[in-house]
Amino acid sequence: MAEPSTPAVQPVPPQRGLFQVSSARRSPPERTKARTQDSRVHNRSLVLATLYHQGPMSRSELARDSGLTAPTISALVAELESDGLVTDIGPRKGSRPGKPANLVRIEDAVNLVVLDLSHSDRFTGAVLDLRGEVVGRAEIPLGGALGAAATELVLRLAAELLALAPRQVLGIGVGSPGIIDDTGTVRHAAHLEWSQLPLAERLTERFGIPAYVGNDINVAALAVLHFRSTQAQNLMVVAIEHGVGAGLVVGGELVEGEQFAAGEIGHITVDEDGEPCVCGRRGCLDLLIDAAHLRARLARTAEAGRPAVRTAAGRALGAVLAPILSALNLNEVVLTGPAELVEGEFLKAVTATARARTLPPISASLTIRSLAGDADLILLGGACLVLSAELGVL
Amino acid sequence: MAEPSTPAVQPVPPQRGLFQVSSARRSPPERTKARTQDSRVHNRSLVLATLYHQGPMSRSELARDSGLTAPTISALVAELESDGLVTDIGPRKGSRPGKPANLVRIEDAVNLVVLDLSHSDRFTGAVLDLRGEVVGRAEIPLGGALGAAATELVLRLAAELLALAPRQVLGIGVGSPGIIDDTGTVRHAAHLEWSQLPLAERLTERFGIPAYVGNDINVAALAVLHFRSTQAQNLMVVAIEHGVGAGLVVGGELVEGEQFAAGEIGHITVDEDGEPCVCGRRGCLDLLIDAAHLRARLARTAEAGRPAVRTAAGRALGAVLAPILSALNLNEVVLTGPAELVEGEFLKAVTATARARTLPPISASLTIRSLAGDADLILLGGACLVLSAELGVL
DNA sequence: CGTCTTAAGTAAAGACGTCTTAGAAACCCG
DNA sequence: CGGGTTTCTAAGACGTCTTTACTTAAGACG
Repeated sequence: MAEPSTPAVQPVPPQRGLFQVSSARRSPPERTKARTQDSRVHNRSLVLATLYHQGPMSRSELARDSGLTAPTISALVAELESDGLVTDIGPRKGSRPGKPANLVRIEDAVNLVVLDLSHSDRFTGAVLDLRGEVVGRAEIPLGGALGAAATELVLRLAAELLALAPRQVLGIGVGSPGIIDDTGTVRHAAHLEWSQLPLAERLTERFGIPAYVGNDINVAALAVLHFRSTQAQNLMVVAIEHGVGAGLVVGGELVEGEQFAAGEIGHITVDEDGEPCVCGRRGCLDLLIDAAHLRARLARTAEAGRPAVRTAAGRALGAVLAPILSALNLNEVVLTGPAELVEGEFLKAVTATARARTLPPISASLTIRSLAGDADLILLGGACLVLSAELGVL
Repeated sequence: MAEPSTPAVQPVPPQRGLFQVSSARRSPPERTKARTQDSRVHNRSLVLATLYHQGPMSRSELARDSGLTAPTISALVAELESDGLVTDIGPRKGSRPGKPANLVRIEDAVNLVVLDLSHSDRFTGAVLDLRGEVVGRAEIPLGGALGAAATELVLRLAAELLALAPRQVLGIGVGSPGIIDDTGTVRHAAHLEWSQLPLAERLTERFGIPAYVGNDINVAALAVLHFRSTQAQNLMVVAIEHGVGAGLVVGGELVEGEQFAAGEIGHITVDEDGEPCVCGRRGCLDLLIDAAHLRARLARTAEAGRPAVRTAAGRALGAVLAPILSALNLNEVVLTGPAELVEGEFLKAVTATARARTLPPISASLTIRSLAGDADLILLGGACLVLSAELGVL
């Protein structure tokens, strides 16, 4: 009798971005029902994705391209326009028969805030537009902060970037070291002494903006897939800075692993009689190719012997890669880390060894290259998290 | 003017099973539009899958379980019932308050025909029901047939099995050696001298029944995933018979690879100074652990030395697995092949080596087991292909 | 033994989204 | 200037799910 016509309290999903499209792929193989309005959000992001990847086009072209009918496209575009995500930029230049088309373009009315927590001495971050172009940057020195203090620095840096963003922020994307589950909880990050830290939740709560957190190298693999790759749907990124890690994309999807620990290749045994490692074993890959270890090894080697050290390191990685590349039929490998270590003999040896140890079908189409100079890979990876979860655009 | 009201020729998709649900995942990253009726087929297979995995249940339970509303479920069940896929088996036994529920059960009104082309001397096949239970078997000796002659034998065997099937056949599933793309074309199969053979198409054309072809070990991995596994969404099957091959499931999905050659691990170099291999390299994994090679090696070794040979072979496989398991964070490995080779020292050495060469997070939850006795794995894998493409049930 | 409560299932109407059909607008071409 | 072409929108049809209300059937309870 209090509220006669109000239908009780609407059970609205708790946190949800303005334009959120996918429910961020929580937990693996759950079949979900399809309501009739799901097709709307699907088609909406189909239109958005088409515009995103192919640039401005007319409604008719969108219709042909997407398989939807013209009226539907018109309705979707109108909706996207009223959300401020696209604009009608008027008639196309040049003359053709028929009524001239009005082009529709993705509106850069939104920004992304992205964070890279992979460095050992500082956290860096940036404000990006939808294209991944940097609009602003900020960083914050870590100063040895650990645990909760480090978390506080993440929040501070995020706040700073949010203040910097000229437009509405669609979401926050973070690439962090450690093992991170699909809810954006850092299960374990040794360097930062984090454990079971629900970082995405913290960020979302604090700023009221959807946040997504992924492993730094994993999101770098996403960045390569979407921003730096040719056509490959299967690729691997290997980083040799601050420990050896990898990120894998298989069939266009990031590999998470059964315990969200995919890509942890640093402590694979390479030589059972090798040096002892902090992990308690001997001859780990990490001892041979991690930047710090490799630098130390180079430093205590005479000038003349250094190329051989680099080559030996590259061979070790190549030998580890060979089974992975073969098993997954993966053609594209990207190495990152300090350029002076990654490029040159090391890269050459990795490539040669991987080629020599795999069958022609694999080795022939294999590309191993360095993106060592690409400092923004992890930031772009954070953007990938946001763009796919919020706009379904990637 | 010929046909006034008929809307021209309807562009019906050419081949399509009676109840087909997914369009068989042709080519990877193609965004598709969502029509309103797509939700119908989705929800239909959601209901079917629930019944398939959880056994008979009432419409109300289906509604709670699926998140759909009761009226929708009623409508879907009615539709499935008129298709002969489910039956109402009357009220549940035992008494509870409220109106007694009528249970709905999947009807075994359909059969599957599955073929295993992996043996070198014969093709085997079976008729299965929806549960994967064998209803009938047949096989056909290969007699050295190659190329088109071997293809003809496949068709003969399929015809024989179709004649054997007591009920309507939902589809044909084939596990074949070689590299097979996502249209069911055998791109290359050395033993059978097949190349660019559109086997699925041939079968579909000949019998008018949807057919699916996959690599033998790959589909075996599907079989393990759906019929022999616990909960793992990431697993690997390694076969050491007739060459060394693997099938990988990552995130619940079969890994195909960029050139559909995923799992080809036989010619990874294990020992750069090893024996020469037919592939032109030296020290391939195949030379150490393939059944034929391993048997030969055992035969020319004195009784006392044989365990050491088995152990050495196991170690080699373990060393190859370690990088793969680490990179993918994979916990479950299944070995198949001749039981007397796979089990015992070999399996022990594989496990020990893989454990010793991976970090605790991986090695602790790692299970490596043998399904060497399980002769029907590839047949079941063929069933997986049909069940997921036609019913969306897996 | 009759009434209440609980649960299962169905029927009718409403909401949402796409498609079909039809038409208006704007341009080129001859 | 009229016909052809292309773009885009308007109105209604259709399919699918949901909401709401009702019927059916059993146990619980006094």
